[in-house]
Amino acid sequence: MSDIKDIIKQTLLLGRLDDECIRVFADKAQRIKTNKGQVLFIHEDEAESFFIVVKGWVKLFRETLDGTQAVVDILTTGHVFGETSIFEDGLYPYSAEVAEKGEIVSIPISLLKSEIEQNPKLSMAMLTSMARYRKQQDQELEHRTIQNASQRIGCFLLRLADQGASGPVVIHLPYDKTLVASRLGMQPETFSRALGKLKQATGIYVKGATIEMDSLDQLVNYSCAACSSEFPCKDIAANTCSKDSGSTDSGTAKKCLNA
Amino acid sequence: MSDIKDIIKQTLLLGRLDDECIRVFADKAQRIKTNKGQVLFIHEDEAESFFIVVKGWVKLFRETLDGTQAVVDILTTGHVFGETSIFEDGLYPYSAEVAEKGEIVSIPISLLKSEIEQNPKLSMAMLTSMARYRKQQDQELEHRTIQNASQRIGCFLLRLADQGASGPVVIHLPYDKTLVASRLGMQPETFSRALGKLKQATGIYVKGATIEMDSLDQLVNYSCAACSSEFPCKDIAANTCSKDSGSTDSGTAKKCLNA
DNA sequence: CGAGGGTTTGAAGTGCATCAAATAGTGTGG
DNA sequence: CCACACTATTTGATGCACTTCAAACCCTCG
Repeated sequence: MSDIKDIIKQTLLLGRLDDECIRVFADKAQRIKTNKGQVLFIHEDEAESFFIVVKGWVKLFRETLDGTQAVVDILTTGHVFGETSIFEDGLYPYSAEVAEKGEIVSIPISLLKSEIEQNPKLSMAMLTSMARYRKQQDQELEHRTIQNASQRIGCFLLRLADQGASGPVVIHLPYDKTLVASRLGMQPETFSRALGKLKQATGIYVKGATIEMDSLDQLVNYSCAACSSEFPCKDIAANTCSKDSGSTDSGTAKKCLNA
Repeated sequence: MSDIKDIIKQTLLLGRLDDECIRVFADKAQRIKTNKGQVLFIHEDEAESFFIVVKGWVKLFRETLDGTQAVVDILTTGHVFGETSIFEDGLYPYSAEVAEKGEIVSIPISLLKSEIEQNPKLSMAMLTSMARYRKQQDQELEHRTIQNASQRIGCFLLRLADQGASGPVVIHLPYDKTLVASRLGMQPETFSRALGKLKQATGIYVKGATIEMDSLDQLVNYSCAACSSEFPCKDIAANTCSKDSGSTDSGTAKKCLNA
């Protein structure tokens, strides 16, 4: 069982703080086992905590009165959520539900709020993490506008893949096709059919949640034509703390002790 | 002719800084007249400046190689753009073009970058402004997922209106219908037809760019049903510095000297 | 083995896009 | 002040993409 501190160090938001500061968060943190379907909080609830995913998947979404829902994001290990409530009058800007059982860490939002006002390093980290999120959302919006269902699937697959690879590639869908569909803003049926079309158009091989292909080229041709970014678009694994993190090369917050 | 300092004070990003700090920005700022169609910068250009709209309208967008474009946002007086390039490896994350002639102020991005690392008040302001933008984008994505064309138009109108009004209301479209259409992610033809449908469904009266109705109720009924937010959703006039600004009630950055 | 959820397939409908053309509106020069 | 040129907007006709509803299939797990 990894230490809470190690978990915190995996996040983009808190990972680069000094050990001392991390301990402050770790001390108030709480580990929670999660089960599929469990609702963690509801859109516009008063926010008491923010969370880190340790294991499993968490779905963020909003829904209308009649139950129609729009998936905001689907997160896993190292991702942080609920933290932006401090800029939303203390209310959660979406609902959160466990999509696949696992574990999360909960930390009082009040702590984040007070720390962020005192610790410039933290507010810079929050900026970096919001900037990354923003970039991701901008791209998502663009894709919804410009790409059709099959292209969005192709793009999604490319973002799962190692974009450096030049030979054959195997990709595993990280969660239910139904969930992928909602993540991409389409119906499960549409997903199924669109994947079929993608298969035909690019010659990828699909077996359950596993997808194989001779190279990424076909996919790139098919999907990236309808995108404003050039191919190796190495998608920002939103919110986790990885080697290159697109921070302001300020030198301010550079040490990241991650796995 | 208003002073550059006054213009800066209208922005959410820089409006709350102390006079001294504002002067630092004002000193390096440059006023530029803009004409319709003028391209201010291109997606992924090296960012040298960020901008404030003084007058007129500026369209932010991205486009694919074949010219298909996705409008990111359309900005006017007091709005800031290009500033997030500091978190994007120094590249602009979208293209910017003048949609209606006016004036902008340009400020070296390097100045923002250095100031933001030194001035916690500024980094908090940047956080606030990014949070607000994020909220807006989240909502946009939700609307694209859940609302149909007519509902999106209705919602757009509601956000233009004084949501407190209880009696008759008159709304003016701020720019071309074609531009509104693109802002809402639809074709001009679709916009025209969808507006017709909206007219029928809600009894609003449309004459050119002017829209009148007995009360907002009809519109609220029609559009807000397909939205996760409750009605008086007083949309954050993104990026401008208004009375209530959804900042962390930190007390840190509270004085706003706006018009 | 059977239940239940995930996934696929079929058939039909809806909404938006597209192409083409008419109409309204705006600004210009005569 | 009018006619022309040009642009914005509307309207019509048609097609495609995605959704919806219904049912079958498949797979996993108790």
